[in-house]
Amino acid sequence: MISTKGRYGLRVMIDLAQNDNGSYIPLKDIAERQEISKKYLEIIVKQMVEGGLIKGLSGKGGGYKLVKKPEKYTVGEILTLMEGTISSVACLADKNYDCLRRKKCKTLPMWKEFDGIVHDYFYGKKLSDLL
Amino acid sequence: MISTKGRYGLRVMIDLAQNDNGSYIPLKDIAERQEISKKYLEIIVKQMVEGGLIKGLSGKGGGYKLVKKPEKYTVGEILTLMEGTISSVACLADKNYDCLRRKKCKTLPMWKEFDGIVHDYFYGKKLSDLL
DNA sequence: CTATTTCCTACTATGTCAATAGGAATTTGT
DNA sequence: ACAAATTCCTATTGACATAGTAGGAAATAG
Repeated sequence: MISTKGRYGLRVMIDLAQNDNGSYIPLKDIAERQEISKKYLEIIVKQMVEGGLIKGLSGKGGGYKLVKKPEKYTVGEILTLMEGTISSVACLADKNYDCLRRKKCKTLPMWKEFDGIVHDYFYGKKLSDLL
Repeated sequence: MISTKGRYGLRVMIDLAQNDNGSYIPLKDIAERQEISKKYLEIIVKQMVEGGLIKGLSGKGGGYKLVKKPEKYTVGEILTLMEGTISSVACLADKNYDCLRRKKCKTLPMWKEFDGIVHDYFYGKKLSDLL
């Protein structure tokens, strides 16, 4: 299940794309348009700045802006950053997860196939497709 | 993310299908084969009995068995019972969820499309496909 | 009547989610 | 230099979910 971080994060990205005028967009404006608490959004955008998805500028006239064009972002990269993983099972989410039943597991191939479908869907979808 | 309830529940179903000999299979045997705590499995199979997926019989010679043939079960119905929902976002998981931004939401169509893909995948997959 | 097995209620530790709170640091315009 | 606007940072909180464990009552077969 995609949490509010992923869902709100995506909406922030859409908002930044839609209101892009070259300068920085204050979080206050985004929060009002999106009807999401600015305080909570601070956590979300911070994570997006750290992940290199957007950049922020402090001070008057500051705010946030995209670092590349909307068609260069995939929904997959945004969700992966916000959620940590988009894998559907713990066995696949973490590469260090070593399950002793890995070889004989009857369900693993299905989870792998499903994860592939999910990955293809979200990494095939561009931010620009959502505007 | 599919929890242990969904993953273990599916493995119990597979175990029941693989070891079906017409009589009831004790949970103790399933727990040993699957290397899952019997105590924890009790919670899981109880939910499956209540959901009508399997039936249980108390007492000596008791245990659990499938109520229909493996090819008649879909992975989707098993996961939905164990997880409550297989929807990927809260907005779609609960029919009573009324989001005021529903009409103008730029992301909802994507979540709907994705949910459709997930639904089709899991409801198209049969328990017998995992044996 | 004993052994086996499900069925039932309760409890618990840990972690995640979804925020809120308060203020420090930064930057621009005057 | 100073005020206003804004990001950046740390800490805290309440509610809920996850992943179990514990102990025993009820049912059933031989």
